[in-house]
Amino acid sequence: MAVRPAGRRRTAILGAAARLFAEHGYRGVSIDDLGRAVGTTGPALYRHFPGKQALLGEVLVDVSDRLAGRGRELVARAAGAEEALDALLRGHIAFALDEPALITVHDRELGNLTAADRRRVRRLQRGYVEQWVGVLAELRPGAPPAVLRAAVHAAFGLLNSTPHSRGELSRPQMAQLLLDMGRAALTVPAAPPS
Amino acid sequence: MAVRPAGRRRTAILGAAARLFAEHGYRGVSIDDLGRAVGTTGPALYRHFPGKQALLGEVLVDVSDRLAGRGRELVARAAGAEEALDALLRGHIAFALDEPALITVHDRELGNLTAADRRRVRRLQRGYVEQWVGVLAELRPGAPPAVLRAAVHAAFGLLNSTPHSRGELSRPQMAQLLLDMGRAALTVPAAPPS
DNA sequence: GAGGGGTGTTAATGCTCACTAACATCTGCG
DNA sequence: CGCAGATGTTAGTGAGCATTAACACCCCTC
Repeated sequence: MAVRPAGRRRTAILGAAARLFAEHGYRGVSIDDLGRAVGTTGPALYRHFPGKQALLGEVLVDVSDRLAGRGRELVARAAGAEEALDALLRGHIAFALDEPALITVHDRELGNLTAADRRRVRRLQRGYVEQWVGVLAELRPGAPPAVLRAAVHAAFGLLNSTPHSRGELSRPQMAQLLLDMGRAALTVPAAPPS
Repeated sequence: MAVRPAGRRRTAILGAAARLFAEHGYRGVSIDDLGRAVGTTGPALYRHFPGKQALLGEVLVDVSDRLAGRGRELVARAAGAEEALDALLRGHIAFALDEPALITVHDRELGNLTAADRRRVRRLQRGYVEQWVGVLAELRPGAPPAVLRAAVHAAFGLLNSTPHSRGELSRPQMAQLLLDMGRAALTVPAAPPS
């Protein structure tokens, strides 16, 4: 095949894995499927990865790492809490729209990881959530942290729903809609009595 | 076993299937797992259902049917659009909190259905979404239907995130939080220029 | 031009799993 | 009683699949 740049095949495999895992689920994708998707046979994968589970692990650790890193960066760069929340929302929305497969795998396949990988991913996710919670705590000083954490998780559910409901909207329309909805949901005033 | 009421075992199997499919995914649950969960061996299931896929089909059609039916009923009973939206939100939230397994399976396992079952479930889901869209159209007369549909799907993502992020909140706290966030997200005014 | 690392192929191997067969048990009914 | 239907059980059976073995090729370097 004579592909020069080291790791081209590797990254192709990771991309195919993310796409196929998102579409059919980890257990619904075979090694042969993965090989076929990158133009080889199944067992060729073992030249690049120790096994199927390691593949999933790499995908999940990578996306968690990117999200957490980006989150930290955006918050650090922002002038105030309001601006930081906006940046987090825009960043997450862009990610969800650009990489729907990664977002899907990220919140469905945690259970198929090695215990060690699961720990790593969980730690990264927790860090990312805490970025959001920290920003929200400034905007809603009265709210208890447990409420803010739950609110952030719910907002992720909203933002991550994109891959399952693309619909007829253009990308900018969808981005704007999610931004408005996410901001409204997260900055809703403290619960009035029902 | 001498269980009197016809269908006790049947409903027990369906309950176990929903729970196990939610936890491990359709493909991560074996017939033996299902049998064990209801106190029999695996093959005993075939006395009650033609196969594993039929089991999933029954679970998904049933939950879709209940949601759609409940939605129609709530909207019909409500006095106005505002009240109808509130009823839909409360109904959906109660369902998500009472039956997290059903909600989880409902939006993850569509791909493992028979083509016929998938059609039925899709039709029911569409009907449910249209209830929401109809109500929203009254509250936001200017908005195009495609936007409202996308907004409803996004709101479902928010409400259905419950099972994955129960956290430390009590049930009433979580219900109130989701109600506030959902209402805020759905009634946000038309997008201002960013 | 010989050797070696990197990458690929086809053919096992051994396990899991959905589903079926053959046989048991119980319960109610004539 | 005696039988029938409903419901279980244990042993196949055959397919799919992750992983490994054994072997081939290419390219780079000495």
